[in-house]
Amino acid sequence: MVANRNSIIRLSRYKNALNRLQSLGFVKVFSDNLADAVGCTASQVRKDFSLFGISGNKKGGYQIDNLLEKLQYILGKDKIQKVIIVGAGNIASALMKYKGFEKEGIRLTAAFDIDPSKFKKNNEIPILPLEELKTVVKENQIRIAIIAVPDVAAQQVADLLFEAGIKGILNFAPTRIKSPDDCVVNYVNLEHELENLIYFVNVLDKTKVK
Amino acid sequence: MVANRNSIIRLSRYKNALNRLQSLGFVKVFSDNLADAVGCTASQVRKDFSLFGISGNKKGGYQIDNLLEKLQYILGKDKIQKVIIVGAGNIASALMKYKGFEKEGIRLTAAFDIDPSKFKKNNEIPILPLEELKTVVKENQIRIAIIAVPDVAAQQVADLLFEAGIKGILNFAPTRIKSPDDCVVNYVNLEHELENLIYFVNVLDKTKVK
DNA sequence: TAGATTGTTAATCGATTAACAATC
DNA sequence: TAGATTGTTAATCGATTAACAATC
Repeated sequence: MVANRNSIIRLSRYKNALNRLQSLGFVKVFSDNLADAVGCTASQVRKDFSLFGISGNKKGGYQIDNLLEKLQYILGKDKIQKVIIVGAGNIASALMKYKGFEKEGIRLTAAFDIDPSKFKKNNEIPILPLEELKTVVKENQIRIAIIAVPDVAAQQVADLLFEAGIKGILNFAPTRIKSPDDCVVNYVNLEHELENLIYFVNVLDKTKVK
Repeated sequence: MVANRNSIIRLSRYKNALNRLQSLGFVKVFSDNLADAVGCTASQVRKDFSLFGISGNKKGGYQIDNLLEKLQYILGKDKIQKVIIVGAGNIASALMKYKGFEKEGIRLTAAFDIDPSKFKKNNEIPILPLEELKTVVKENQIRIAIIAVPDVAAQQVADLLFEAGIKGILNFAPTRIKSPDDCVVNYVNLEHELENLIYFVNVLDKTKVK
């Protein structure tokens, strides 16, 4: 087996849980505790760790500080990760106001738009014309971007991003994006998440009478 | 096999693709076209449909209007789905401004907060005191809620929601929520999505030299 | 009819879980 | 030592894909 989306998402969850445990003063942790914390099995936890060559003590579990360090390294916390946003709408504005990214080493560097009325060159996170995207990406060697533009513009924006050297995209637009082989696209579709919820709530509702 | 998260998410994607095709004037579609549109195999498409008893014509593919109707019904589009938000912060404000939900039959009915300075009883989507949550949920028979409160408050809010009769939660807080058996919780964690992207971009980067 | 597409079954693939030897 | 926990292998489970008979 090789690392896949789910296993990496679990690593992020372990990391979060470990941060919490650490701030509560805990020093070591067992696979069982972590499983509880993130909602999987202890087997899963040990399997995930073994996949990344992370080992604990046969009886003493895992040292939290040591484990955290390794997870953080795997997840790229050894350096500041710069990210740009394309589309300065509602989502972008929520993301830019959110204070939590910075303490996880994720820095929103700039946002871009085509609408001049949105430009704010002097903001802490500046909102710049789309024309400047390529320069900013290259100068800062940015590899990650968030697409938060309307549906119809998404592919076009993505192509621009790939051309500028972006390798990973988090796409909020409800459009599948065609991407080069050496690039990754992850999707966030809140409408689909809600539809999913609606479906399962309906099903559970009907199952009730059994 | 029985419907699982992935198959339902795919139904949402088929629906989106069909809407697009319909607005372009297409009348029928083959499993192959849909597979292309959403990025899966034609087998997958036919399998998904057969799971829900949706059938096409042995040679003529699927009638778009007919197919859309069935998918929409499965996804709860036969009635307006009312949703509330708890926590009137950045995410809530982005969601409330977003115009796309309404045309998919998803109505954000109200938001709730504990901070009186946030209350806006006369907004189109009112922001109300948390104390009123239970009443609003019961009066409107709302079953779906979005949690957009800080980490530490999430479980507490969730318990309140379950007590009020909420059956499905979309949770933006980075906390696993303990829920009754007859309730569903879906998670959106943008930080984890970005960490995921960072990991795979790094891996692809290292693989390049092969 | 010939060709193309569905619907479904069987095969494959991959991820999760169980089990247990190693060992602290 | 005895008991508990890891690390890993094998078994299971479930989802995806391939294949193909049915048929329009």
